[in-house]
Amino acid sequence: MLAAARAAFAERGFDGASIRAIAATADVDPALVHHYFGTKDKLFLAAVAAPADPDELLPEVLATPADARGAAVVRMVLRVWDGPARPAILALVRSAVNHEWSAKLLREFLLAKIIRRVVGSIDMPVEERDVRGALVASQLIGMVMTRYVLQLEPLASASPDELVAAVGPTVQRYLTGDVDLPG
Amino acid sequence: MLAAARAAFAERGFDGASIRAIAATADVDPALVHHYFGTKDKLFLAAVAAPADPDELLPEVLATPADARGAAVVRMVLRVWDGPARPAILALVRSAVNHEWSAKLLREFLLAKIIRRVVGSIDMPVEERDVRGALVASQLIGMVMTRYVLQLEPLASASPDELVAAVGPTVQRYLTGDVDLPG
DNA sequence: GTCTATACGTGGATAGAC
DNA sequence: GTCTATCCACGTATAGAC
Repeated sequence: MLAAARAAFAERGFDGASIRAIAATADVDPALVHHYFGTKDKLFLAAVAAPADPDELLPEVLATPADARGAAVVRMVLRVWDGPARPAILALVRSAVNHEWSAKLLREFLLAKIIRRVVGSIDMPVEERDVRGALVASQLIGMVMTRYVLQLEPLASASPDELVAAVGPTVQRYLTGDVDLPG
Repeated sequence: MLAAARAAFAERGFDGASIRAIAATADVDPALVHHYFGTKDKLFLAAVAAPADPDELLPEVLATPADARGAAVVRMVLRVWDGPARPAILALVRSAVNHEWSAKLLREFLLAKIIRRVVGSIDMPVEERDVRGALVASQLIGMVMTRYVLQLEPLASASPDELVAAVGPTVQRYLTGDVDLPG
């Protein structure tokens, strides 16, 4: 049932997905959804919050040498997106674009769970952490949007290895390279 | 009146923006909107299609030397987004995330009007054009999403010059640099 | 041309029977 | 716990008076 919700939110966005349709795909009564989750917001949160924990993949990334961290991060992102968690994250991204509260959710998730920990694992001046982290995020978000949301070819059909080879160096530069930093 | 529509679409997305609200902000009758534009889709197209012509800024970019093209592209993008066209593009982006037909619109706009012409102005093997173009798009889209949609700090508050300095080199590498290319 | 009134559908949410 | 029935708000779109 959460699976149906995730799929619907991922496919049609928060507004487009109706509780009725979700209930129909899950072969249950619409009233049941309310009974279990209360409001639509809560259902959404339950649907996206579950698989949003990257704690299993991050250690692997942090175990790579610092000068290969860029490629490792890109590979992790692709692995998550090409795995079973895609509907949940896609749903989160889709609604983050149209709802501020959801954008805040994604923002803080990115910051606390990903960016801080990736850049935090690398030795650099404190004042550079946030900027480098945001730059990394910009390239990763762009890659994800282009490949999975906008589906712009040939990026959409490229293999993970090819993508890692192409955008890994960019992330690496943002992490440890020579960057003209704001501020 | 188109201005009100643009603002509403940009702020609340295609679904969230109601013709009633648009008409209210524009101080006209909702029925008038239908009378002029017919359906909501047509109104949307009219609102976003107008300022979507970058023909004025592109020549300036193409006039820069090839090894400074990356920075020039980034600067152009920022200039457009920080200018009066922002609501229109923001509206297009917002709805492109949730509606396939709108995504297609944005995709083809990017391809035909921007990417093809920027990479087309640089001497490179034909089979590299699409890939390099898509990579450029991925970084630009990411920058825009991070800064204007997600509003992740400190990128959201950085000055254009700072951004050009930081992400310009990335775009430059995608355009003319040494990249491990898919395919 | 401009506005009033309204049809028509949809979707979230609730009450209450079983 | 599960489902039927229904309420209510909102949004698109149209018909028709002025």
